[in-house]
Amino acid sequence: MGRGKIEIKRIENQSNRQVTFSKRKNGILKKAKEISVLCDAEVGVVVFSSAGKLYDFCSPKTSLSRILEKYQTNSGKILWDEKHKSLSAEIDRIKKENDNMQIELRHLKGEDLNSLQPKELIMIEEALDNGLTSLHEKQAL
Amino acid sequence: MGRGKIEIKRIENQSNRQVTFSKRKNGILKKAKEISVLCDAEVGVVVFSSAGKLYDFCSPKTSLSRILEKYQTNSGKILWDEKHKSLSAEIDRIKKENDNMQIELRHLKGEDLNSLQPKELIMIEEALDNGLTSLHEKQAL
DNA sequence: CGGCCTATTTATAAGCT
DNA sequence: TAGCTTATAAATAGGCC
Repeated sequence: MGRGKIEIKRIENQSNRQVTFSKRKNGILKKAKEISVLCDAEVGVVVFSSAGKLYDFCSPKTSLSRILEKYQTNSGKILWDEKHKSLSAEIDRIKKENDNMQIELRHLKGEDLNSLQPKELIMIEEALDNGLTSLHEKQAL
Repeated sequence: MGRGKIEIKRIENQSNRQVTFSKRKNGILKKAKEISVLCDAEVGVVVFSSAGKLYDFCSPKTSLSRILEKYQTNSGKILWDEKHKSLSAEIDRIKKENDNMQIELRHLKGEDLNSLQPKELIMIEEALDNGLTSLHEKQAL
């Protein structure tokens, strides 16, 4: 769309590349705005120049955040950042800890003992005896 | 860019709107690809049709995830705030559950009994007795 | 840089199948 | 509904300031 036709491959001349980026970046943001208005579509665009400068567009009445949330639900792809991963990992870790305690509690309450080995039963018995002993000492005071 | 000029406002005819969406969506994705190649730019585009169908583009050699990470760093805007909050809330909830179980376990093991009321001590004693009873029944089999 | 200009290339609106 | 066509509107390459 210009004085000459260009091939779609990296523009080697740094200056031309910058100029073309600037023009086309504006073009894309404009197109994004147009389709969102014309077609009632939700659009999110994020562009970084090769120099690392950021430009973005998001359709009115929503937010990039909401669009991306929808993207994840819809595509099944996960966009989480590192923080999310670490939070998710922590949840997994705590839940596991939780499960283990749950099991230990049940055992101490005499539940779910069927799958245990005699040795394990003895350890539980000792724990219960110790508990009772400590308790009685406390009650004696 | 067509047989007639159109105003940039919502296309009321549902059928025309769908057709225009389809054409322009392709146009934007093409433009996004072109600028990423021509100008060595990182581009991410997410589009939802008004019917909720998803289309997206991401420049080669990166990922939406990485682009968004960069977006957050660069813009200072937090995209995942809501998600973070809900994950953090879940962690808090589980941790509290965790703490309660921790305390119950300690009590059953005869620890940290100082602050308890006689009534509570009796409940623990009953729990321990019940546990032992169940255990002995199991061991007797 | 960021605009302006304008010859050309592209995108696309409307129509047709 | 999805393509294909074509007249026309828009985008933009290359210049210039």
